Amino acid sequence: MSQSPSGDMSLSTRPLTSFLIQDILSDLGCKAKERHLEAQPEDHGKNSSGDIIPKTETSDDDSKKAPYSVETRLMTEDLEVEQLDNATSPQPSSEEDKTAKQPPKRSRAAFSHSQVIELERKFSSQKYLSAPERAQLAKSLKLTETQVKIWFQNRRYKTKRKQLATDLEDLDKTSSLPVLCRDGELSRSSLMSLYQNYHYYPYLYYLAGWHPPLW
DNA sequence: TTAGTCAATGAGAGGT
DNA sequence: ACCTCTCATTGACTAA
Repeated sequence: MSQSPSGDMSLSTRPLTSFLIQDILSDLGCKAKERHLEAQPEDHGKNSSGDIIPKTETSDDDSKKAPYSVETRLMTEDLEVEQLDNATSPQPSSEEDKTAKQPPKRSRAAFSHSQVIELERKFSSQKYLSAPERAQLAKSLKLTETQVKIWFQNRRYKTKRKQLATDLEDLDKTSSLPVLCRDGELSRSSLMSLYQNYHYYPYLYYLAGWHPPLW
C-alpha cells in the first residue's frame, strides 16, 4: 500500500480544498485540535486498537452544544481524544445515574475532510476492499474497520443509486425504453445493457469466478 | 420548518 | 457460526 500524500501532510499545512462552510470549519477544527493537543501533549491518543468510539450524548452536556461550532463539529480525531478522556476518567456517580436511565442517543460520527478525501481516493481505484486492505486503511485514517466497511458499503449503494437515476434519465430522454417481453419483463438484451453498467462485484465473487446468471 | 445528506442499523441472502 | 454483501430505513445534523 502506498502512503497517501495527504496523510503525510500536517494539519496546519494542509491546504483548503473546498470552500464549503463545513470544510472550512472542519479545517478550523483541525487547528482547534492542535491547540487541544498542545494543552495535553501526553497521553492524548488512542485505545489499544486505535479505534474511534462514536460520540454519544451522554458524554457531553447539551447546554454546550451550538450548531456547527468548532467545538461540537468534531472530527473523528477529536472524538477519539474525547472518548479516551471519557473512558479513562471516571464519571461522577451522579452523572452515571442520570445517564443510565436515559436510552443512549444514536451517534453519528462526522468524518473529517481528510478522512473522506482518502476514502474517496481509495474508492475511486477500488470499489471493494479486502480485509487486510480495510484494516490498513482504517489504521491509517484512525477509523475502525467497521467504519471503513460501512463507508464503502454506503458509498457503493450511493453510486449505484446515482447511476440508476442517470440511466433512467437517459432512457427518458432518448425514449428508447427497454424492450419488454410478452410477460412484461425486461428482455435479456435490455438486462444485459443494464447489467454492464454495474461492474461492482465483491472481490470474493471475482475470485470465485462468479457472475450473475443473466445468460 | 423542511428537505437533503450521511453514518449507522437491521433484514435477508450467500459464501466459507 | 461467522463474515460480508445489498438494500431500505433510521436518526443526527445541516443549509435553505
